[in-house]
Amino acid sequence: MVATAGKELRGFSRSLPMALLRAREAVMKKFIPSLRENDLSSQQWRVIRALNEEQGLDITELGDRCFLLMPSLSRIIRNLEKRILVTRSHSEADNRRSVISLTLAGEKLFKKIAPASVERYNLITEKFGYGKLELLYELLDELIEKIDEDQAVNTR
Amino acid sequence: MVATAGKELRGFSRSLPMALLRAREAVMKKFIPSLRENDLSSQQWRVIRALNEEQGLDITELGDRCFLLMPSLSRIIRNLEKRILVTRSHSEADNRRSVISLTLAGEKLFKKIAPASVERYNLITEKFGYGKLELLYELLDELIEKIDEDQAVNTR
DNA sequence: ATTTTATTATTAACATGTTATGTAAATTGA
DNA sequence: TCAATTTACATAACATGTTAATAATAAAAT
Repeated sequence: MVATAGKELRGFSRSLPMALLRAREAVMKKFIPSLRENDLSSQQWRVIRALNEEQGLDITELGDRCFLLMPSLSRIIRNLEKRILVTRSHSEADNRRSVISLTLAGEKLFKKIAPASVERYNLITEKFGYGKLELLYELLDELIEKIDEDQAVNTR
Repeated sequence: MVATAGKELRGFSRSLPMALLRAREAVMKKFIPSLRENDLSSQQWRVIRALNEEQGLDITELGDRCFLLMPSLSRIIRNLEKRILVTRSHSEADNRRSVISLTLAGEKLFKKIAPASVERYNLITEKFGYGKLELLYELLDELIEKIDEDQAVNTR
């Protein structure tokens, strides 16, 4: 039987936002335990990963890359700073900017956790299938693209 | 060029959890404004939708259907109760259970908001394509299924 | 019948999501 | 130059996410 597309709200536990939320939660369930063992939230881990890819990012850039809003990021960095996993310095060129970097302890923690994350990701890829996973990425990207271009039209 | 599957962590702003998060946020951006106009969070709206589909659910069942944890749900219901959008009564058969229903005001609010949600969902379906959307649902379901069956194995 | 265990729900405590507001520094424009 | 605007960041306030602890009731076990 075909879903009730275009007529009424989908049986709501199968709505698009819910389907995306469930999928995300299912995936995260695989990654979170190894983070919790190291007292990291998934958001804190995102920040550490971003800084591992490139040191010395300002908070706005970090927010873009980690998909975090600035108020959250502000608190997260304060927390990581307290635990001496990151350091904050001030931009010479622009005194508004904070520049964030991993400390040695932060880099060490990244290296400790990363292998387990890679392993779990590979396990998902294997179970689900590489081709399907790539297809899923493409569909998600296209969905975002289509919605955002629509957004642009409605925002004029 | 092919992604770095099976070697290291994906360029992390393109990781699977991030892709799912971004997609969900993109979708929600279309629905949230009409909810905010009526002072509802997306979670509160989920509860109202679930109760519109079936009245008199207990909190555990509501949590399953809305994909909310009980502590969140506890607060959400307290809030909606205060605004007289839902009512709580007690199960005769089991004194531990609260039974939640929409009030008339709650039903009225649902009827007020639902059309706009349907419209926005149809717009997304149209933009993205019905076939692709169905394919996306299937992939997400299958992803969850594969991950959860793996979870079962690891939990033994 | 009484102890034990499981279930339902709440509360506490802390991190994050989200909107609004504030502040300082940079940029733009007249 | 200097007033107006924009940008980068922080804080406030409240809702939610998440784990742990607690209380009350129900069900199971002995």
